[in-house]
Amino acid sequence: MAEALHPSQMRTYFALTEAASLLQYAVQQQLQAEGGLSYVQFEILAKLVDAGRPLTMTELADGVVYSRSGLTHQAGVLQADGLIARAPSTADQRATVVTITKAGRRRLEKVLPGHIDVVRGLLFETLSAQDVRTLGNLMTRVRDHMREQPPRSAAPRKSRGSAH
Amino acid sequence: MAEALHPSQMRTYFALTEAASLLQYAVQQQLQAEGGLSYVQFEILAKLVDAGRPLTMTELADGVVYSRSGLTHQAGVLQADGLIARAPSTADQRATVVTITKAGRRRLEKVLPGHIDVVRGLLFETLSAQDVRTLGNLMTRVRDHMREQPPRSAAPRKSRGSAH
DNA sequence: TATTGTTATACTCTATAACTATA
DNA sequence: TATAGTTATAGAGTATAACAATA
Repeated sequence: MAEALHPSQMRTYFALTEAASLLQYAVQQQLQAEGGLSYVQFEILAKLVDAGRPLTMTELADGVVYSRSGLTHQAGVLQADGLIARAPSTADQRATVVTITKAGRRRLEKVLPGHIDVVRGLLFETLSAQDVRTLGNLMTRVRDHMREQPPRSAAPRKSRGSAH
Repeated sequence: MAEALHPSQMRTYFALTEAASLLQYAVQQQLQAEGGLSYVQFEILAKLVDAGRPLTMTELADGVVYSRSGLTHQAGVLQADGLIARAPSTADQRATVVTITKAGRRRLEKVLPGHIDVVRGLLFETLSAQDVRTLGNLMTRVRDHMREQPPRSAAPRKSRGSAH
């Protein structure tokens, strides 16, 4: 089990990893500087606008965050800032329905141009239209495969804190 | 300034972003579960082994972390765990020289096979050898371009905390 | 019983600023 | 004066577990 990666795999892995890290960092800096938003907060607002309708906490959590309490926390921050509103659902009394406010839309609009500038300047500047399609095809395939994978969280019962 | 992205660019951006996020999360889980290491800690150990010689804190910080104090903190954790050792440099009295210990090497070796399994299973499973080369070429180009970019931290003098 | 969501809590990571010491 | 590194500190993000309410 677990032979070493092929050199071309290593090269690809490192390039992908570093590029993604640089891009993520730049995007986070831009969102914070121009809108006081963390990336997760930006994702929440974007998801609400994209959906075009209010979403429940569970719907929002999907793909954005790995724990429900994490989302509750972020929703609390966004609500305190007046960017979203939460109300009990009428359909299911257990559920909370999240709506984006006008201020939330404005904040998203304020931040979006800079966001696009960063992505274009870092990611797309050196890619031809054909490159973009090729990369899109490859990464879509990879992403779809990743989504299917079981989270492998059948982790060997190992130490929790600092293993030694 | 800042027109919308082309649909194929959006598709590529989202696929890349989500795939990188899923991969990063899976890798972090694996490193934590099997070795009690954060990704940054893993990078530090890997960098020391890769260099094949002791490195100064400044050398270590490059590319791994965005603030020196952050590295000091992580080095403290690794040292407390016995995975690295720090000693004053003889060449430059200001500098600290970091060495990986035997325990550090063992920890890295313990974690590496699982790391490779995750990367292979998630990233390379669906890619042909040709796909890997193509993706590597594209991402290497993108990464090199990103490295050259000024960090754009000439951020518009905006609010710091929660902008409103 | 299972699900939705919140709370309390604790831990990790990161960054800024002030500081020490060497160059 | 500039650089290497640490310290103190504070803030943000995230997760687990316990809980309340509803299905």
